Amino acid sequence: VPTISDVAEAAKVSRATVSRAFGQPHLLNAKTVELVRGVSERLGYVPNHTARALSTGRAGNIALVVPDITNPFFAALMRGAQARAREEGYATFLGDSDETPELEAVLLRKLSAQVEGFVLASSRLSEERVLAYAKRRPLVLINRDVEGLPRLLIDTRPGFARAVEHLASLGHRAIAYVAGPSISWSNRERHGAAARTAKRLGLRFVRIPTSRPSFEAGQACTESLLGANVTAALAFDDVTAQGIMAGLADRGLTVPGDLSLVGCDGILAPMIYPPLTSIATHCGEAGERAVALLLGVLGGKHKRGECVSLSTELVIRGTTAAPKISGRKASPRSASPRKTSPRKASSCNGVQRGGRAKLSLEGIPGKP
Amino acid sequence: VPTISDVAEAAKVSRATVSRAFGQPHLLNAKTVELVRGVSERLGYVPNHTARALSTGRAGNIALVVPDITNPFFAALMRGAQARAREEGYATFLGDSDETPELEAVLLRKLSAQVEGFVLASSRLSEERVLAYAKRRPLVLINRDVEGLPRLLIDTRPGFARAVEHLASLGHRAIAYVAGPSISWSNRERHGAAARTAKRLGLRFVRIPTSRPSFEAGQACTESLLGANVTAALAFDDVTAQGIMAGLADRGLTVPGDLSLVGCDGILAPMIYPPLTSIATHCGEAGERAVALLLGVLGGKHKRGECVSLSTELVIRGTTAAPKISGRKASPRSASPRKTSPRKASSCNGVQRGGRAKLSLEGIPGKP
DNA sequence: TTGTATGCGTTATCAT
DNA sequence: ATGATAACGCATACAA
Repeated sequence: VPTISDVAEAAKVSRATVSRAFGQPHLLNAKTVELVRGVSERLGYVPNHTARALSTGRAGNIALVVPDITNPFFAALMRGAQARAREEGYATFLGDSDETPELEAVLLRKLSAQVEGFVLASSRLSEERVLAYAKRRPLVLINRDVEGLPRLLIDTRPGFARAVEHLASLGHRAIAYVAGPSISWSNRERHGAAARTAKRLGLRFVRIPTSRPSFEAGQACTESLLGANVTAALAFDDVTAQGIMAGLADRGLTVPGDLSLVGCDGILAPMIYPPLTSIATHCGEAGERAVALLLGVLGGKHKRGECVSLSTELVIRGTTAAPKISGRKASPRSASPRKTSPRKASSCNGVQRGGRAKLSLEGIPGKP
Repeated sequence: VPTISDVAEAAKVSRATVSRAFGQPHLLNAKTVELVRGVSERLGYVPNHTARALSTGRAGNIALVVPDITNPFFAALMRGAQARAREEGYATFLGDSDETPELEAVLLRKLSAQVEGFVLASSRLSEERVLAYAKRRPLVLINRDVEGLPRLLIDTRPGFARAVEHLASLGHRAIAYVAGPSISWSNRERHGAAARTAKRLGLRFVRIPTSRPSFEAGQACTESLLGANVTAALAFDDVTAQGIMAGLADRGLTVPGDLSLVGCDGILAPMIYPPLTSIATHCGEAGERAVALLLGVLGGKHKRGECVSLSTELVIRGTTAAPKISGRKASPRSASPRKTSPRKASSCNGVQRGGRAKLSLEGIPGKP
């Protein structure tokens, strides 16, 4: 592996010149820069990140910690974050806390030595621990609202409010909220918005707990959901909603025939069947902007407790309809989503209509 | 931030002693270790990871590079890999190459200085470039067969062979393979196995190209797939298959009524509707074992070109049935998957039957 | 068992 | 515009 000295020798310049050719080219003669770059290319020289970090005190690394890599929401978020970090010349450590605060703390400690800052997505840590770690390294939170810390919040409250209104307008009188982790800020926000809107509209409101936001947990909670005697449910996220759909299918039940369902995230929603009515969250952008925020505080450009908020919209697809038994007061359009064009969505007042709601179903085994 | 020198001075020992108190305590007097540890604790000293890495050449880091973070296959793989690395005391860099060789090369170069080794999942690099990078740092390949390099291969050939046989036994006479990236080793394997088996069984065989393994690409290729005049298709992976299902749905077509469909990966398959007949790949285990392999070569325990192979099984779910028009020669069981228990699967000859194939469908909008 | 001296690959501070 | 040289914080061969 060639070092700066190898390049210096081959180019017949000093190591300082080589260093400057990469770090401060403007301080050098253009021809010299070109020469050094050429020799470096030929030798396959790449500045040693570790040595630079030791010398400058800046590691050039950030860490991204998420509760569950396999959740499509976090996957999309990671994609945006990693891409943005790379563009800015930073490398990204990945940490999967598996929804446990202890593991999250371990990752924070182990990584803090070689990282300039953290992006904590949906941290499961207590507020005091978050604050403690924030003292040691700059730290940006996603979907966690701690006063005084830089944070990026995806405001799902209007989305959930629109969703409850949507269900009410379809004629539903009793709805359930299938909850996420009780420690989760997002969960509190969504729960609160749904409960308040339901109360305002005079709907009966039930909360169904789950072990964690996952397909399996969603599937497992189907029993208690069915026992709640509701005609519609809002799930904490798309993955949970997908699990619920599977749980209903296992029992020969139908969506939205036997139960209307709304998810949250919007990444999974248009891909599954029936296409899931969901709250779209711009998760990729969230990852990007969180990293931008972190690099901002590292560069001293941002003030201490900056807070960025991202909006959400309800996207109506194929899993919400009028309840089975009660009188239908639904608007005609909700009875024939097949007429919407497949890949487009028209926006209006934070509500969109999504496509892909008309998969024909004859010939599926198990179906007469 | 206290350094090793501060501790040495405060404890009235040499810096080497402080260093050994943390690195090789067994070389020191027990009382000395205790003294140094105590002083370090009091001063809040923590060994500097960066400096140690520069001095020893061992960073305690590995890098994981994948073509697409948002693909559930890679997400599951990353989860296993990251978890295993953490257990062994290694931190994990994440790199998303976005399916492009250039970006992959950039990541390899930038990371090589602060990483002890790489795990390259489904590398899109040319063989010569892979070999070039392997000279600089230890490197383990996943689903890429380069002689002489340690690699973990998921052997999907038997799975695809069983899948073609399964389709043939249902009465299909013409099948398509919806391809992945032509650079992909997995794609060549799957294409080859499917083509050979089809030829052996006297089936007409068509290859449908796609831009990349994604939902959108699968959806986009539906037109050409329908033009191929086949009754069944095998997709490169589950994500592509899911896209095809959406593309068919957009045109009012049915799975498996109008087209039987088989995916590959098995992670998405049981979650979607209809449950996808797919080839199960143990992707989490693949990530774990690839990291284990890498740490093995780092520790000098493994020989140079070790090759681990993971087997696959066909899991029959709800997207394969007898073709619409041609005579049904299907075995009775394939007509009634509803009788299988939801979450279990019985294995036999590399073929399993998966559950969740009986979602009732009345009441879905767009369906009479 | 402990101390001394040197090197790891860069960047930064002086010089020139 | 470029070069010489001293840190950066630690590990280790060698000496004691």
